[in-house]
Amino acid sequence: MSQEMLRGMNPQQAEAVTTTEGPLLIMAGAGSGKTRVLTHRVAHLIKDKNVAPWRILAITFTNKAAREMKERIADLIGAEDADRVWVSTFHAMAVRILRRDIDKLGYKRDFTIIDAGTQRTLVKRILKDQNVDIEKFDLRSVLSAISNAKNAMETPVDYAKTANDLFGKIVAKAYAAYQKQLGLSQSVDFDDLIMLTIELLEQEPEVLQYYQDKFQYIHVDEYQDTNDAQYRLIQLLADGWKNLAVVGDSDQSIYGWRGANLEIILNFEKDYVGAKKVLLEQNYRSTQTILNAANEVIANNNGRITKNLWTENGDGEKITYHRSNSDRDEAVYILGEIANQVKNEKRQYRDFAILYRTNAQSRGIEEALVKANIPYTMVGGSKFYDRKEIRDILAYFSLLTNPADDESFLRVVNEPKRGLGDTSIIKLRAFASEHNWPLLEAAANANLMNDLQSRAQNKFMDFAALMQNLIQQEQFDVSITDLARVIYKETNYVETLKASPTPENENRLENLDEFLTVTEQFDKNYVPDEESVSKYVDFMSELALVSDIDNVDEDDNNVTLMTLHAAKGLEFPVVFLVGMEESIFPSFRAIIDPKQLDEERRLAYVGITRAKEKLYLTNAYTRMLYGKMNNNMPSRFIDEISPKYLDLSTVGQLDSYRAREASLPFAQRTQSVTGTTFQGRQAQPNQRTNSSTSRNLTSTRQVHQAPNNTTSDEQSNWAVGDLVSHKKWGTGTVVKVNGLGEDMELDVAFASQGIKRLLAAFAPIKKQS
DNA sequence: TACAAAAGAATTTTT
DNA sequence: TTCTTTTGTA
Repeated sequence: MSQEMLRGMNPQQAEAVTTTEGPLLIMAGAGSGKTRVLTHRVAHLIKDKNVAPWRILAITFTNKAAREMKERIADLIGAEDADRVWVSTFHAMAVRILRRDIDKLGYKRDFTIIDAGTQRTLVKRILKDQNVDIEKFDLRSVLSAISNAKNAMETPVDYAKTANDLFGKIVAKAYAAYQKQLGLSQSVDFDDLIMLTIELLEQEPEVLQYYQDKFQYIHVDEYQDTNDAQYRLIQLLADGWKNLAVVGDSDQSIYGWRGANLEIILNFEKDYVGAKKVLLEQNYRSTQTILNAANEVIANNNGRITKNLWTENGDGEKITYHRSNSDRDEAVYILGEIANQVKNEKRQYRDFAILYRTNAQSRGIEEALVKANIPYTMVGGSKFYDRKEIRDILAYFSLLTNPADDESFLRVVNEPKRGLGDTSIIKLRAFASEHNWPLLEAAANANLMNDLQSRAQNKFMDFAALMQNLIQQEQFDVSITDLARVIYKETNYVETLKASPTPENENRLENLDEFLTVTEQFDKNYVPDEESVSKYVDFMSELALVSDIDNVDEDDNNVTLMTLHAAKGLEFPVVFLVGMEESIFPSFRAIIDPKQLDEERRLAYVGITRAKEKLYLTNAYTRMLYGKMNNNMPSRFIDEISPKYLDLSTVGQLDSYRAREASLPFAQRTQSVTGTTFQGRQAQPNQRTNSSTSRNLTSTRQVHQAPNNTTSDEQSNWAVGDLVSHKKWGTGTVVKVNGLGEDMELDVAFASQGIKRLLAAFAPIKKQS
């Protein structure tokens, strides 16, 4: 045994690395070095145990994690061996398995993977076709019902058997039609990737045999976030050698809404008799203060396995809690701290992460960062591959590799405009289903349609000919980049954009250029693996499975903005958890459901434990969200941390902080608020105690409801007909008064602006007599 | 059929 | 608020 693999490891880590045979459960607390354990374990198998690299499988949660793990294995044993280890996500692994053998299930090997957006459009169309009232049956609940069915490995037929109520029956019908359409267009969705792989392994003994034999050692990271289907898949694969090592932390399970089943990790020892369990409790990442806070918060969860994270790092700084007047001020506070630490404490921008519960929260922070000239990278939000022009081009690609792909056909047949509107397309769809043809084939035979004008027939046939022409390009094995260029040109896509050079179109053209760098990258690095069907198909699969987090470049010296979910597995010297407010975090949806609330708390645990040296918790009295003002109480998760770990000095400074805003009419109100800040809260244990059950959570606004008499009469008593003088817009007339108190909104008719809706408390207005 | 205007919806997290 | 979808008109 080479000691090299164990250098610097604690006894538990070493045990996890060297326990190679049989089932192994590694319960790894946050920051306990689990990636290190996994990579060293793989290296140990190859170097010390002479296991062939291709006999090792390692499943990660994201592509980025897979890439990093591969790199780290390569650092240990060299790239040549590391490249032969299967390190991938569940979905990427499923694609590889299916590309090889999916024809046994009646699909073609060059099947298309559809994204969530396409899935949505398709189900929506199906519901419409079936005359289902989308008002009554929310599209999203239908989608998630279908997804749940797939995760439970229920076919449409299975599902129909158990569906009793109206909603169930509607889903059953939609699910059946959806699967049928997917089959016709040779497409699979994300859930299918897993479900079909299971089906393949269960139905085809020799395929199962092949993989069971091949994968002698299996590793699954983030095991707490596996769902039932993934569990089954692993079970099938591991049944051969039974050398299954899973790593996870039940306190970091945050994907329950996506079907992740916490029971799976909790039951591991029952499922795999004789399993060995290793606990990694020493944390190498954070200060003791941060860990204490994390431990305190998570201790409020029900039915968890208690564990005790500890560290040899010192106590470090206290956690700063800061409550601002508004979300805007919150952002200003954050960037002030960042600017200050960069200037005075030799921090770099890349040391900071700002984590929020929902993507919608990012906007205000982003704007503030731009104004302060602080460089940042935002993960998630609007994605490059979600842009219309990119998806259009990808739909062309998809239609080329899979001419049966009706979804893509519908997307691009009239994009750019070819004079093929709804009416013609409805007729074509009827014609296609009559002959059981894909739409492209129907279009090629449009001359046989007798209910369509010959003008439209010709247009369809022209389009089919164009696609035929492009498909031939593929046969010349041109590069992806060249094919993209041909598509840009031959479809007139670029030309059409250039013809009307609006700023929007210019931006689209830039994005299309940007897309070419993606294709160039792919062309440069492409190496087919043994399951490859064609490089075009591989290109499409790769794009279907990438996510935003995969493209984060740590070398940039930028502040990172992302959701808490996206932050899983990452660490930063300084972390801001922002929007720590009831009904934001925890989310209003979770507040009423104990199970969901536990998951929110795990999310808080994940967030807190991302911080290495310094943690900030921030929130705001008023927050603009989706165009509405909100007043939320501080998050209960803040209450769950002992004050002794918190630095509340800036809460105390709030008054002086606010003094700067004294010019606002709002300022008078803030004085009455001071009594109910953090300190005020502690003085009233009845109102906010540490028992998370007995709290009145609905009264989020009583905390600082401004007594009307503290605001001047002028600002609280508005009536229709009042004359208003506005700083910028001059004189206007109140035409409507909405709401009360600080939320009062006025519709004011200005001669110069027309009718504007203003917040009485905020707008720079005065009553004119 | 295509575009502009107006109305409406949706706001949790993503492989 | 912002994005998407529907509606109405040329």
